[in-house]
Order: sequence, then structure tokens, then C-alpha cells
Amino acid sequence: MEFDDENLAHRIGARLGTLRAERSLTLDGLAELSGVSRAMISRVERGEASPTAALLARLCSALGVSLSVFFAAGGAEVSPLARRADQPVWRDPESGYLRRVVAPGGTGSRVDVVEVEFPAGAEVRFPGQQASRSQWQHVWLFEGEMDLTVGETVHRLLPGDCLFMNVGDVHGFRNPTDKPARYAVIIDLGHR
DNA sequence: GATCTTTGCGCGTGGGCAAA
DNA sequence: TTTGCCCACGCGCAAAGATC
Repeated sequence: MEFDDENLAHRIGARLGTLRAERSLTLDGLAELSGVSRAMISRVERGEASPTAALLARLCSALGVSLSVFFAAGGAEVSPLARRADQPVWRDPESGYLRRVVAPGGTGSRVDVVEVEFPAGAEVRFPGQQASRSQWQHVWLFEGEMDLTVGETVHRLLPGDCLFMNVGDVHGFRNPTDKPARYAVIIDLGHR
């Protein structure tokens, strides 16, 4: 379920607007919570800008949802089975990394499962977010190599390695090799 | 071929304006 | 007064061109 860029930008914008409205937040309110300017939020909601992974993470954190919840199709039929063809896929316009929400949406589960294909040489950094401190994640590498930075510590992950970390910590993902990497992220969403 | 400079593009921000 | 949108600008990055 991969969308073309324009369609995806509009879907993200609509989803962002819905979540913001559900929380009775104004552009200013969300801007204050997320640290993203209200002009940028407005452009994203109108589908005029494609948010980067880092920016989207800040907005999701401010809204109190995970990226998985964000990309889960609102109102979609709830099923315990998520076929690969139906799993939401999003590509970060900045790094090119591909994020696939594997776990079925709308089940009420407090655990999300995400598959990531990370391009060679790419890097993504996520700022620390107080709103995400109740969330934890396992990063389980299948193929390639990844450098994961948590705070000041850099962890080199090899196939089979698994790193446990707090989602709210300042962290970064980097593929130092010339081959793409593939890994899974299992997220404990904590109390919602 | 390597290095430096220029140019173009996209992302993101701040300030200001108009409508309700 | 609040809210959402528009405009101008800065910044970073990659591609193209120039120079050695």
C-alpha cells in the first residue's frame, strides 16, 4: 500500500489535521508542543509539504501517538491479520528510508511492529521528545549494518543484534555501509 | 582526475495579512 | 483576538561547471 508522493502528502496532511482536531489543538498549540512552526504544520496539513521523518516524529510525539498509529488508516476495518499488500508504507523524503507498518491497526494492542529498509549511507536523527518517554522500542537488525546513536553512545548493530532503547531519547540511525540495511522495530507504546 | 565555486532546489522559519 | 494562510528569507545539499 505505497502511495505516490502527492497522494501521500495529502493523506498525511488529512491525518495530521484529524488528530489535531481530535485534541482540540490549534496550529499554534501544536506548534508550541512540537517545536515545529505553525506555517510548516499548515503546509503539511494542506499537502503542500512532505514532512521528513524527524519532523513527523516531533509532530506525532506532540500528538501523543506513535508513527505506527499515525499511519494506521483511520476508520479502516479492524482485522487481526495485516496482509503485506495492505500494510501502510511510507518513504522519508530526506533519507529515502522505507517504513512499513507490519502490525495490524486498530486492534488496541500496545505493541507496534515496523519493518524498515534503510538505504546505504543514509542517516536520520530524532530529537529527544518528553511526550515519548513512556514508549520503549527494540531495534532488531536482519541485514546489513547500522550505527544507532542513543544520547552520546554509538552502537554498531550487526545482523541478529537487538538494541533496547527509550523512544523519547535523542537518537539517530545511520547506515555506514554501501549496502542497504533491513531491521524491525518493536515498540512498546506504554499507557495511552 | 581532483578540488573549488556557482547555481538551483527543497525544507523550514518568522513575520505579516485577512477572515471569522 | 484568534486562527489559518501567504510571502520572503535562510540554510543545507546535490549537481553542474570551471580551474588546476
